[in-house]
Amino acid sequence: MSKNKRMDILEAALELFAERGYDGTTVPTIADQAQVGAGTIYRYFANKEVLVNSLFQECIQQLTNTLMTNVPPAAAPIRERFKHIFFRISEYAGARGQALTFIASHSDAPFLNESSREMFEQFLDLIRGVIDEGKEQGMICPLPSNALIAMVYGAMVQLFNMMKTGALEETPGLLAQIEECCWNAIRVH
Amino acid sequence: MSKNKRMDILEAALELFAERGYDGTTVPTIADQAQVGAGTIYRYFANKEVLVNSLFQECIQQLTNTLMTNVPPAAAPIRERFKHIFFRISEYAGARGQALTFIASHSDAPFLNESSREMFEQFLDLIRGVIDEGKEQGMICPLPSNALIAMVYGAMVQLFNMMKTGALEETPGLLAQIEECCWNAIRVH
Amino acid sequence: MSKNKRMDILEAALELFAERGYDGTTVPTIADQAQVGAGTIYRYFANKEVLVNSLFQECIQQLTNTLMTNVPPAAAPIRERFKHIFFRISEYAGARGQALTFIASHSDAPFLNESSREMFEQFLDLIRGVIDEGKEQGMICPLPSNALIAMVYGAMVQLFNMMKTGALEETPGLLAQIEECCWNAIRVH
Amino acid sequence: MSKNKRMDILEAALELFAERGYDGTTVPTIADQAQVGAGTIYRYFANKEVLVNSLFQECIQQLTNTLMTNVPPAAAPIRERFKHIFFRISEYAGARGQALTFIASHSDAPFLNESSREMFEQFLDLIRGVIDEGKEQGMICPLPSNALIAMVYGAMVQLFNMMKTGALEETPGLLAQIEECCWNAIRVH
DNA sequence: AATGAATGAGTATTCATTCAT
DNA sequence: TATGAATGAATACTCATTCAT
Repeated sequence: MSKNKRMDILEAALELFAERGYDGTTVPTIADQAQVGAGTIYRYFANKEVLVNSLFQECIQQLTNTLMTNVPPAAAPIRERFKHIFFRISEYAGARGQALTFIASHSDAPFLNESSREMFEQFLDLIRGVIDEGKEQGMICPLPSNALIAMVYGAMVQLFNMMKTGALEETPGLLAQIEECCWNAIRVH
Repeated sequence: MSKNKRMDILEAALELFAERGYDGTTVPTIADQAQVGAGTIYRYFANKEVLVNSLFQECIQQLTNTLMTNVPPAAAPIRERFKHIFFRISEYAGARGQALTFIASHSDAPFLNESSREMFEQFLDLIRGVIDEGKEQGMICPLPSNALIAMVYGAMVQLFNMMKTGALEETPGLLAQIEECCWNAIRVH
Repeated sequence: MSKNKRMDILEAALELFAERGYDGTTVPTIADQAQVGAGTIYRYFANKEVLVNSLFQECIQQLTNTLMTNVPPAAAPIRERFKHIFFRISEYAGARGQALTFIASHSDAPFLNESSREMFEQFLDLIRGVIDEGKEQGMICPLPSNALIAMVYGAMVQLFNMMKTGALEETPGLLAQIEECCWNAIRVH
Repeated sequence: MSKNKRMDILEAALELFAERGYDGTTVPTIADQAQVGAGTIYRYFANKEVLVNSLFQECIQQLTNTLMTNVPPAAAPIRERFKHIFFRISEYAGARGQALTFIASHSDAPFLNESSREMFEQFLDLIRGVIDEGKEQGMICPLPSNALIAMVYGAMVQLFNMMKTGALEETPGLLAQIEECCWNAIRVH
């Protein structure tokens, strides 16, 4: 028996939402997966929408926290700061099951509330910060930040997605090489 | 009044599936958007699942057709062949409303049938072909093809998504620069 | 097969609400009684609350219409005007199954909307009009109008309720005698 | 902290049942109002139905007891015996919150058991006794007893209901005048 | 061929009741 | 004895699909 049913529910929802999407997942299915009664879910979340938003925000929070751990000093080389972002996101993707897939496939969803959208933007801002600084230093291409973010974030999402599904095997050194690729995509040549 | 109701239905479904996803879209909503009766949809598609699969396959087919137009000769430089892929996909993304978003957000969906999955793989194979050739020629990084595809494809999906939502404005020359970036991501330095 | 499913649903709801009350009646039960599918109810009424309010307002409207038929001239003797009210309500109670019971048992319900409450007040105002006029003419006791209404209306509701349940048999002449009693209750002696 | 949780529960249930009805009241709501845990209710009452029946019977018992207090001798004038009934019921309505409203709105409910129905009939019999005696003495109209009871009881229920909701203000002397009206309704003229 | 009203299986949510603490 | 978290059956409501017109 689990100590914390709220966490069981969130964990079950994460897995199912990542696999079938919010609308493709029924509440009883979540309850089954979490090994709780259907009614129990409503003791912790007012309704299904509150549940996704809670989950989304919790995931973004964890990802943000991960990104804020062992942050290189602001004076550190952009290259190093970029590496930090890449490997921290990668670390989170590895640590928390399907969280990145869930975030990526739901971050535009119409049922996300203002708060969820804001937190997601704040997460992107962490990447934007490094990219903007890199542009100022002339290290990163002078393209719109959103374009640069899209490339790096889009690549990473697709990559970790493939690793989860098994389409891509994580071998030693692969991540470092991919990080190099992502950096090459946006750096000034 | 439209000549071809089947196309009206597919067009309506494309827009709605891209925005709200398959499970978040009701058949009557598609009918409304297509300006046909709900029952009419079932004259053209046996059920909702057949509809998505038809739409998915039609989109992939169009995208594939676009990719097969004005193909550079197999002997052409890899750089040129990569450009062709990038700009053809880009062309398709611009031409057909939300098609790329729809494809990207549904290509892992559990309701896609064998045929749909196969066609999607064949589409990826077109990219894989150039990448593998590039690797053989020593022009492209010797990483797993799926990793390279993920980066290029993931970046493009995210990019065109942002352009649709307005988060990124398409200015003259931007596309060419982004293409350069994508190439830089995977080329040997 | 019925021409008008909306009416079937209202009729079924009337009977069930009168017998078991709004909260004691399930929507599927109404559907069964009306011989329609459960979903059909929602084609005609947005939800259960809209259904009760529609029914309530329709009943009040019919009752009001009945009260407005063959109205004695304003100059007619109060006694005659009182009789008109009594016998019209009585007529309605006899004509429309459980309508009066339904109205009486739901007119204070928390789910009635503003419009329903207003219409009920307007119905009471029809009684109030005669009573106030009677008080001015010195024919009816100088008590608060609401007290006089309560007595007459309360007595009638209880009476017709008993007739529906069979606790009181309607014999020739009985109604006229009861009307006399009600009049005696409020007239000046 | 209360001495008697059972009474707290009954008191809470009385108020809520009177306001929203049995089916419109949830057990946890009763528990909240009574300031006890939801489970506690089941220590005192086997289930919700047993709870209403207990409450109903308790109320009827109290009302009956009130009616049996200071009863005029059987030989007393009918007028006096009628007054006793009216003022005792009135006294009870004033003393015990919403008891009369609760009784009136639930006395036909399908969930009342045989015993509850019997006790309610016994209560009505107390009124019937005076009315029948009055009819024999030629003081009260020779109408079916149920009709006479309906008028008097129906009027009183409506009256006290209005007083509770504030639609009718209780002023000195008003009750006596209303009693007179009720008597006038059924007496021989 | 086209429609949209009708259906009922399926989904989100509530609530009487239980039971571990 | 008292609690309130947990349950799952029951309820309101939705939606893919059918079919009479």
